[in-house]
Amino acid sequence: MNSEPKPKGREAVKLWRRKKIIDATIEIITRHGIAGTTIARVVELADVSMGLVNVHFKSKDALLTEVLRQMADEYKLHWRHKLEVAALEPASRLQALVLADFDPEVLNLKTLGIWFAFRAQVRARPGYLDLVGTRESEQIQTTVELFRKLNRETGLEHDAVLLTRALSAMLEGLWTEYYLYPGEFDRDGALASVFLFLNVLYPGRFQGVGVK
Amino acid sequence: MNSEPKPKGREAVKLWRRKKIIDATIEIITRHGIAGTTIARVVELADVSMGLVNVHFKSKDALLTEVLRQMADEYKLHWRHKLEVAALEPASRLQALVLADFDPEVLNLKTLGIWFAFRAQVRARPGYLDLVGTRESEQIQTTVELFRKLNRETGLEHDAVLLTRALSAMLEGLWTEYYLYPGEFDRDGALASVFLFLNVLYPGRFQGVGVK
Amino acid sequence: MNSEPKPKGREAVKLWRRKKIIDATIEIITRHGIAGTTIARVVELADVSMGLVNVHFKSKDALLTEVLRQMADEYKLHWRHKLEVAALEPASRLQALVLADFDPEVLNLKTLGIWFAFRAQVRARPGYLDLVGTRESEQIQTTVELFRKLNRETGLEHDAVLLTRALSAMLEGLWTEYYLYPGEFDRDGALASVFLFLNVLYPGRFQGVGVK
Amino acid sequence: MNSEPKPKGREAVKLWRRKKIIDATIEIITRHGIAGTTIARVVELADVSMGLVNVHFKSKDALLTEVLRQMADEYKLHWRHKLEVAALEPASRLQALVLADFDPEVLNLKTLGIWFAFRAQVRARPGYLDLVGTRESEQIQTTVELFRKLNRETGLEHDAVLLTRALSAMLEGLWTEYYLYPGEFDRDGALASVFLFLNVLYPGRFQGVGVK
DNA sequence: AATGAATGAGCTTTCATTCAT
DNA sequence: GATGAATGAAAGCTCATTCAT
Repeated sequence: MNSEPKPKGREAVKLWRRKKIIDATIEIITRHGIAGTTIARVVELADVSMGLVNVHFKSKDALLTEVLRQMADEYKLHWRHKLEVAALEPASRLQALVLADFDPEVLNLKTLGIWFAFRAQVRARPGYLDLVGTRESEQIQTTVELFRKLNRETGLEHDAVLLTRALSAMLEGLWTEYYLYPGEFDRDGALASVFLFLNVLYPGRFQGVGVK
Repeated sequence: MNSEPKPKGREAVKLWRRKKIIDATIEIITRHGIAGTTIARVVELADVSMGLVNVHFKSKDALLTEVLRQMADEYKLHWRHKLEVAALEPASRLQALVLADFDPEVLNLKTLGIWFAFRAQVRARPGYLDLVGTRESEQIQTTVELFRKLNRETGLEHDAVLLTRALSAMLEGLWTEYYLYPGEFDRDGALASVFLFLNVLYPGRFQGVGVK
Repeated sequence: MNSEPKPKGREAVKLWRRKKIIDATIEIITRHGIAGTTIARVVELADVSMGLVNVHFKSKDALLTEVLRQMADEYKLHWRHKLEVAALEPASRLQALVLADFDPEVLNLKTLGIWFAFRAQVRARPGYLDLVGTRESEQIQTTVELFRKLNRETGLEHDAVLLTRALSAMLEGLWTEYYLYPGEFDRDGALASVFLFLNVLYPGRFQGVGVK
Repeated sequence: MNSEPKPKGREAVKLWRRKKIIDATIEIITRHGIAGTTIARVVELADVSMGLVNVHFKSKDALLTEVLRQMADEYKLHWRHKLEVAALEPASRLQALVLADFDPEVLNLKTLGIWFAFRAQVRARPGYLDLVGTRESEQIQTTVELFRKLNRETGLEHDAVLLTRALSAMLEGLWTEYYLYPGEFDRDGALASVFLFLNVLYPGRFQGVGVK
């Protein structure tokens, strides 16, 4: 655990400990799954006392939900940021969206471990659904718009909704591949698959990107 | 639980009860996830005694593995069968493979519930990996071959391995979509997405299939 | 398990199976202790069905008691026989009694395993006491008489009751030694210890016996 | 259960409860044997919650081993102390060793109950052997030395090793007698037996000790 | 007479949560 | 605010016993 040094000030220490608990929880879920995530393991890794979890979070459940919410927020901020700094042409923006999903900040064992762990709980706890959904609707909407713009630019008439669905599914599927076989996963090859698809759809628009 | 009537004969009753336990386990995993799957819940649903699980299966763990193995076997048999009864042209065979993954026998809440539940355990129990992998290698190999044949037939030179990866990911992603939003999932639209992709790659070869 | 061949005749087979259960029980108690003696283990070793134990013996408890009773009977018959075939002089008879306790028919892992296993249950089940006592009163009485005769013969005036107690205790203690360290136990040395004691008491009467 | 009053102070209460569990375990083993020793019985007698056993001791097994180890330690400390405060002549020291084994602190129902209970497990759990052996080697060695000194003093040439073995066995056997018949056991008579033996070996050296 | 599938009470152990310090 | 000893419900598992075959 790479923990930051203990800060000074009462409130600061409190927040610092809270963060330690959340980070430890993420690590433990990644290693042992949700079923294997016990308060005892979390507090040992976070190096805090047993009772502190129930001081900061009302219950174990609340802690888990908090962890998930944080993950979801980070993901959202991440792709939005990547979009902000991207160029204005639709192809560049779409490319940015795709690349965002393969950025190590997102595509790493911890993030995906949490993601898949909570997804497995969706049927039992429908409340999680909003947080673990396949790409939130804002992102979907953005993608549809980009395909529409691409159509307009190129004069092609692909069904933007269907394309969005296909692209989202592909990204989702490649995440799954990474989650299951993190050791063998080949990021460039995965990107090549995606851009092969986009290149065939809009010839020339994604040339040279993601080519192995 | 829609249970078959109690059969006659000692051995038959034994097998019938064994099956009741497996079916109940599947149902409980689907409803409550693996973490929420307790022997107590299983035996109540199966309407057998607590001890029977350990009579038929050595342990709870063995029961879960058995359930998963059975699921994996059924999936394999299913797509092989669909391939056997398909026509000989590569496009038809590929189409059969895709359709197989959307057949209600595979794409249903129980099957996918089990699938995703066990996947979430992969990091904690690596032994599961072989049974929950994204499409087994035999299926992958078959798909690569079909793309190669399509290339030969059409004179196109798409990278068969990349295409296979893209297709597999898309199917995987659409399963995820179904798993998360079973109520809203639109099977025809999903198929349309896939065949839009294939049609763009091999124009005319998948015409009229999966079109909404 | 060295089992005799299956005999013919309904009643004979019944008794044969009954014996197989008892022999298996002895073996299992020796190996696993009473706590580790389960019906499942017994029937597996005896190669009979689960239910048969409760057919032949009312309960597991009754089986254990039966095993112990049999052991106690065999022990009694054994020393009585050794006494019968011994010469008439008191020293020879006493010597016979001592040697009887070191005869492999008595001093072996199975017999002592059972003995000590049941003794450990005495507080919990006082009923066992009569069967596992340190040397039954008949044997004690016989020994006291022999010491008295030896006194009369030799003109010595040792307290026969105290001597009997001392001798019994020594034999008991040597059994304990054998039970705890069967591999290292040295039968001749043990006998030498006992006869050293007797020789000092009655000089010349046990000369050359048990000398290492 | 004669329990000491609840002390004050967090750590003190913790130790007090820990001790209550150990004491209760000893009592339960004495009453019901190891097979009949359940956590439920122990915690009821100790008047603590079920989970506390696994808080203080990792498992039931660890608790039992702890109890046994403690018993063994106390025994060792006891005879060493008795030897320390004894006079220097070999006869006095030997006498002290014998008397130590009949001291109520050692020769009582609880201590012997534990002793015999664990011995019955030796075949099934060889690890216990070191803790339940018949007199540890240090004690054996001490005894051999004392007999040698007695030989030197008296000019006699008894085999010191054989004598040690005989004496140890006798003490062991008398313990067995006490364990089986605690109500009828006559401590003075038992001592008289032992010293009769020693007196015959070394006339005059143990005069007047243990005489009824 | 003999079987062995099935039962269910009772076992040890785990672990989220509480609360006196 | 933070601690961690203690709780006790609930878990998986064992196994003597029953009884339809």
